[in-house]
Amino acid sequence: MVEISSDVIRGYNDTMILYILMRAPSYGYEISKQIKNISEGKYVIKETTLYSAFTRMEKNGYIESYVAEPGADGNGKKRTYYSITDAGKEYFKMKCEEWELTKEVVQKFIEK
Amino acid sequence: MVEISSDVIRGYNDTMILYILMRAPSYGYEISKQIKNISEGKYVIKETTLYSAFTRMEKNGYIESYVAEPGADGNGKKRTYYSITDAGKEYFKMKCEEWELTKEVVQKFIEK
DNA sequence: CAGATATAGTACGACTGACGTAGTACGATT
DNA sequence: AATCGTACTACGTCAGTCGTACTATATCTG
Repeated sequence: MVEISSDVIRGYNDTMILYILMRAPSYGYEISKQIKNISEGKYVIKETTLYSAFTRMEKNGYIESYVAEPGADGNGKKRTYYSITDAGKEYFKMKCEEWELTKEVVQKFIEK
Repeated sequence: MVEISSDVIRGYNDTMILYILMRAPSYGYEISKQIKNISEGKYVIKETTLYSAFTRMEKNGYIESYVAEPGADGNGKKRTYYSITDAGKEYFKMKCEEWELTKEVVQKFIEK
């Protein structure tokens, strides 16, 4: 069974997170479940990877956070929600273009 | 102009090098030119990245090296040639499968 | 009602691959 | 004679990922 290694996925974690935040603001635990679902169980992001990505992207201005107190919207635990900024949307768009280019290039070095 | 970042290409450099060595033994400078050519100028591997990949992959048993003295085959300078081992061929095959999986997964998080 | 499981994180350090910078040395070209 | 191309090597830095561990509340199950 082939698995996706961290060196290979490196550089796409941010893109996956932003893809989800393009749809709606969300929080860590939820995002990790969505990544698993969207990838049909083929990729599960590590907790530490996810939360360090939040820190990094917030620092870079790609996302913003706010804390939702328990019970505020029917949930039981305090959560930190993240939403994508305009700069984040730009960055996401750029990452998508970069992916198309990378795909094209790498494909030339692959044998089936 | 979009460029391929090092975080995105990380994990594919080895694959590209092995792809070339699957065809014939070669050496650093030649391989770097081939990568540029095959990718149609869209990707140029850094020297240090290339040579550190050689060290790593030789240590892992994926490639073997031998030194060709100057003049031995019509060339002017001493070169270190690398050839792919059986383990390297296995590794390359595995990397190709991993790529197909990665492509499938990442594509789900991309918007055009 | 107690214990397990799910939820929702934080902290810290280690590792690895990529890269910047620099330097060596020889051959070919202008 | 000087510059450019060839063919590397050495060394240190950086960023992103991951292993391990820990906290703490909520919800489910027997």
